[in-house]
Amino acid sequence: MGAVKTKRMPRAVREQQMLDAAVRIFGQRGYMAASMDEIAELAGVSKPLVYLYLNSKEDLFTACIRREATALTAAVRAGVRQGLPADRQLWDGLRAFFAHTAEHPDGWSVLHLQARTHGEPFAAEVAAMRTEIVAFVTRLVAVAAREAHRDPGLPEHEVAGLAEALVGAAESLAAWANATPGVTARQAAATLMNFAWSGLGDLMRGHMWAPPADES
Amino acid sequence: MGAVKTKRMPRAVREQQMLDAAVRIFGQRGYMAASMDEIAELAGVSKPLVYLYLNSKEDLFTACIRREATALTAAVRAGVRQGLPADRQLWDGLRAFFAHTAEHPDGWSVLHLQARTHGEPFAAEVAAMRTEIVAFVTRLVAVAAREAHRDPGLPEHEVAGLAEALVGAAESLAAWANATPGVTARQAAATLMNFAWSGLGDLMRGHMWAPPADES
Amino acid sequence: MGAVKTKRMPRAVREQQMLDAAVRIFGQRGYMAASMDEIAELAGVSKPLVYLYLNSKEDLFTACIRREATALTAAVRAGVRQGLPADRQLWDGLRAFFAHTAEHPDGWSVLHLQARTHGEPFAAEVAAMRTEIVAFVTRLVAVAAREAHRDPGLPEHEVAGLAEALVGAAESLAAWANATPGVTARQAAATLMNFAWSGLGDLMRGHMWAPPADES
Amino acid sequence: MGAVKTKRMPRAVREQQMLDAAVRIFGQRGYMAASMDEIAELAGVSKPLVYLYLNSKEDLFTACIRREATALTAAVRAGVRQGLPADRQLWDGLRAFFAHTAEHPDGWSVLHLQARTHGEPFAAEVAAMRTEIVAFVTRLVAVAAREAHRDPGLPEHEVAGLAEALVGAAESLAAWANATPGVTARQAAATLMNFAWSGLGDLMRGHMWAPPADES
DNA sequence: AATGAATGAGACTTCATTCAT
DNA sequence: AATGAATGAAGTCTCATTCAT
Repeated sequence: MGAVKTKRMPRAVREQQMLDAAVRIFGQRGYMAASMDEIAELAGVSKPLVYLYLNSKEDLFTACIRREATALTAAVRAGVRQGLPADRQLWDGLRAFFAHTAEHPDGWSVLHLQARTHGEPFAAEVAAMRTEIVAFVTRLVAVAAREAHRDPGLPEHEVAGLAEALVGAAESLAAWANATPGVTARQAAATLMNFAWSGLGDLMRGHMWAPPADES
Repeated sequence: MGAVKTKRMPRAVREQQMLDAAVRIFGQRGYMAASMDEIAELAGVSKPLVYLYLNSKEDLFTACIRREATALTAAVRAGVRQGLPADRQLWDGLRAFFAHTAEHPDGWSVLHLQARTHGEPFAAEVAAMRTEIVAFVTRLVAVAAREAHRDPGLPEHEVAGLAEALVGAAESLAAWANATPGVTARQAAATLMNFAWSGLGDLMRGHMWAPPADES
Repeated sequence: MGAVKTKRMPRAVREQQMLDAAVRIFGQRGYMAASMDEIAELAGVSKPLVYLYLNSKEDLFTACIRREATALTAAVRAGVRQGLPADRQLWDGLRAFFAHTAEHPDGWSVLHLQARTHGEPFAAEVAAMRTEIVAFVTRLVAVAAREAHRDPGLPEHEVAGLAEALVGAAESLAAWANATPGVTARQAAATLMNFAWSGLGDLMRGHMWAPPADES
Repeated sequence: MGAVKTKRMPRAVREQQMLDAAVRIFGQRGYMAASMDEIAELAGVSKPLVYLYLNSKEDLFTACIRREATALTAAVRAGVRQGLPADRQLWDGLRAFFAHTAEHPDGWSVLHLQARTHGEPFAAEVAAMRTEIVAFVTRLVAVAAREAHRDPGLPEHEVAGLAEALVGAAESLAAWANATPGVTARQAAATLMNFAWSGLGDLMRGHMWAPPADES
């Protein structure tokens, strides 16, 4: 079963097949446990061809990260339409995010788990994607604050912190939804939206929770 | 020269030294990249002794997970006093959680990253700990609901998702606080508490955010 | 961009380009370390073409040896004019030899180092050249002997040994002159000539150095 | 045939067995063509043990060079007694040199051919040995000049050049003697001694050969 | 005349694990 | 209680070589 062993394909096509296989293996086994043998076999080619096209295990992994990161940010961007109210934009973005991670669980595993588990060549690659998504959320939170006519209700770094928290929560939830049978991506998105939007709304209305004074 | 070679220690002590070393190496390198050689050297013993006491790499890793999970749940339990108001209990629990993980980063890495990145023998081990923490949060939510004279009304898996989101948000915030000058870890924790508590409170008061009706 | 890709050249020309590239790579990297990939790239052609024209790595190396050996003996022959006194012929021959090897260091490396370092297919190829050079020196010695009105009296293998010693001495001197400021290559050649000619002359006049009698 | 598979030997012994095998394989096949598999098999151990003790192919090769170089210089030093006339010292040194290289042809191949054929980590290792031998010969030539009461007959750099030439000649002759059946080490030594001593004697008596004036 | 696509075989190296003391 | 000596298995990567156009 699997890929029919079609021969003599143009390079670009073969490269994509290899990346498909690599994402799957890396996502399931992890970077170290993945073997180039297995990847090559799943791609339906011989190992030397993988090396010819993608240089090394490290480069192959980097290429996977880059491709998956690009695809994910593109999916989120495509899911959102500017001009709509902030909560609607957030909801659309979250849905796109969770839908994409649910459809590409191995890709998300590569980005969220595997790339972070290993050293510097890879972490930086993911950081770029994350920065972009955080910036998107930050903008949304700011818009929401403006819509609530509460400038300058939230100091700038508070907004940034909330965006970070939101993205982190989404990332974790996506992995959890993928790993937990019976939880659909949409449910996870709704839970988060609910949670986040209520919290944000409260904050913007000035209902801050104050830490107790008596601490060691 | 180098580590003083204290010999003939009782077995229990030696085992702890080995686990210390193993947690450190596993936490930093990951399960696959960690080598028994390095662990034995860091523990100051020969490799056969590690095998004599801990059987295999897999068993050693399992022992690490178990020890670190126990330590973490104990720390959280110790940080919370029952009888206080729910928000205070949550705040105390969060503080204990983050204090412990900050003090034992390798242990936390083992639990949160490494154990999840690899197959079934290990994931089950972490599940136990996760269950306990979720139970703690669930209880808090129940307490809060009682305080608000309301039926908690949150299904079990919703609570699990919230716990997951909370941890993800916290990790994100911790990393962000670490990388952003002018933001202390405690401020970040307060932001998180704020965010979470408001959201939870709203949810329990029945203020649910409603997804828009027009969807594909 | 890069090397101009002149296509459709007549076979003879292409072959020379390939041999040029091969001699350079073989001379610098050695037979085993040289890769057909690198040779093809330096020659500006694709690998299959190299195989089409030169069959195999072994055949390619043999062709290199043959070409370089022929060139070297031709250069020496061209540098010497018969009829001149023997010492003048030797001096001219040495100069031609060193001029050629200095101008074609990779070729000389192929002949002198690489070909000897590997087994039988190649050593035989060099032997032919060596035979010719030894014959040249032998003839010179004979001429010198005639000039001195003496029977040369040097057995064949003695001459071969002297030739070997001469080449070794010359190589050593060349490297030394190269590394020592204030010593030109020509001075080194003169020193060698001096050394060699005196020794040869003495030998032919029958002034043999006698090993001491008391030996174990 | 060969090494009986004796097990559990002390490390120092095993290391020597490995070096023995490595020198033989490296000397016969060359650095690149030698395979660690073959070396391990000839040494009668498994490959991992070779790596455990000697780290890498490169380190193993370096260790070979170092051991053989030390052995060779020691043999030459042991063959010479100071206080004897210079020609006697030279003769003894040459005999020791040729005897050693004849008894250890693979070692000599490693030093003379293989180490020079490959890049910088190794060439430096041989250079040290060579420097020591050249210094020894330089001293001898100077002593000979003094004995001939011809100070300052030979300028300093001329002495150095002659020593270089002598050593180079000896090196080449040794390899040639090893590779040529029917030529004993002692014959080679005598030929070189004859050649060199006569030349040196002539030079020191002022009989210099003058290059012809008419050159391009 | 020339090449892009592809691979079988084998190299170096590392690792978890055991044996004998 | 503890270790020096040793290895089978597997991993990444390279290379000479061929096929189909």
